[in-house]
Amino acid sequence: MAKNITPRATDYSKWYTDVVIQAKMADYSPVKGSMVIRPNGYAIWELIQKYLDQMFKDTGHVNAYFPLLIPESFMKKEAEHVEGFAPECAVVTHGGGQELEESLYIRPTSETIIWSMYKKWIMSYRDLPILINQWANVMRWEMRTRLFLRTSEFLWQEGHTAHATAEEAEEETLKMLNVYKIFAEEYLAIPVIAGRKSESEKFAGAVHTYSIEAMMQDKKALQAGTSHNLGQNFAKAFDVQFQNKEGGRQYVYATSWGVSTRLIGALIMTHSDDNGLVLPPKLAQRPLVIVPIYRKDDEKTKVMAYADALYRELSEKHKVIFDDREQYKPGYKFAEWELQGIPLRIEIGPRDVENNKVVLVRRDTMKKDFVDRQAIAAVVDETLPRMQGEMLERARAFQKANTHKVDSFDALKEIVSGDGGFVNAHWCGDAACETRVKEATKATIRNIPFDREEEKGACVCCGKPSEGRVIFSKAY
RNA sequence: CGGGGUGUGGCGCAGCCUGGUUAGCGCACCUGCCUUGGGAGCAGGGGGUCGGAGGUUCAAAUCCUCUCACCCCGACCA
Repeated sequence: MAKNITPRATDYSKWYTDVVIQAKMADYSPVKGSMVIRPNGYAIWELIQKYLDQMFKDTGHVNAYFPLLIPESFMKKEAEHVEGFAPECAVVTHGGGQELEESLYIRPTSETIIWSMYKKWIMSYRDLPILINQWANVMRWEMRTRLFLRTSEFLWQEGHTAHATAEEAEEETLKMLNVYKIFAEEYLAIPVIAGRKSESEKFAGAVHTYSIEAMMQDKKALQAGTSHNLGQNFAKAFDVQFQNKEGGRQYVYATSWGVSTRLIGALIMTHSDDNGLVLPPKLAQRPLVIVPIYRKDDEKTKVMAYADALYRELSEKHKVIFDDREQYKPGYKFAEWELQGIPLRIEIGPRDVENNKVVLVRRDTMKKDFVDRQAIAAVVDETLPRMQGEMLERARAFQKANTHKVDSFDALKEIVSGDGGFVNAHWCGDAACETRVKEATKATIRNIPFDREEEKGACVCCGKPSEGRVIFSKAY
């Protein structure tokens, strides 16, 4: 039905790109690997920012801004960090026509520059905690990029906190992961599994990394957010110490956490269909469109008056699109707004005026309902939140249906290389087993879920004792 | 870095092998008419020197040499 969009069943990856481009969310830029976020895409990012920013502030955080450029020497202070990030950094070597004394890295993440500043700001336990977030762009020189999911430059927020004790840092790390989980589920309508990353998958420089993992419609996993307990690694690298109540000196404990424009990719791949984007109502800046339908002039007069009155009424509470363009026929408009994911469409034609009704169409189910004119405002107010909830439940059911308990290596391999999905399997904790699975199946351990059952078992790979199941899956 | 491929109006392509009128088609765009309950139709119109450089030739989008860019697969990353 939709022109120009490859069906999911034909080529999922192509479908994704088609939706992004056709719905005018993003476009390729002249620079390889970087994209332009167009108004339709940026509107989603603005809402993500709005909601998350409030959630950060409600949990005691404040915003600040640190510079884009980081001295090379800073990047090299934390051993694991430099090893993890140096290969994928862009580096500025010239400025003002001169070669620089010291090269400047375009931030791939801001731990180093921020901790160089925290050193100046933290003297005493009275200066702690520091709970700072920043909204920024970062750059990672990825070899293979995809719109929203992995671009060289991307937008994100990064929280960087400093604490007096290890316990407090761990508490903060988990608290923010939970904020992400709530945000993903209640706003993006994306069910996620929160858990701890294995050693090999954790952030370069972290003690523990936690993540939320979502399942896309092709049953692959997408890491949707991470929260890191950095321990004293960065405090030691940048020599950030404070004096405690007892007068002793000790290193500060750190956390960092972030989500990025990748969430827009997650949103698309979780809910959208072969007709284009499907947005959960909370992520739609404009949740409603009104399409008038008429043939003759006298019909037009009546329909437009009727539609305009409704437009005014609904506009009191919602941002409504009134599509009164003359050059397009209704069918074209339907297709266009479906492509762009507008949650609710109201069609008004002569018959509706006659019967004192309107036609209401939900984007997620495509179901059409005839609604009494008097009731429409109330029905809209009731439908939007219901749609939000049903989208989450539908995604949750899909995730559940494609998650499999497995107790042998062969069974794991069969699922991963066959139908796909999440595999719940025992793992002994040994990185060697993790690597073996990855090499045999391309699946990695997504995380060790917090809410996993207490269950003794045998590692699916080596047979040694395991404390519980972890999630294996192919991932983006 | 290895393998494969592509560069021709905004987008998608044909033409190239076998050089030869004014470089063609679909979509999009503009104007008018006509239409409007699932992406209408007709007529008219604007827009490209064929990625770049050099060469062969009376003549090059087409043949030759060099060069640049991008895409796909792999490796890498997630």
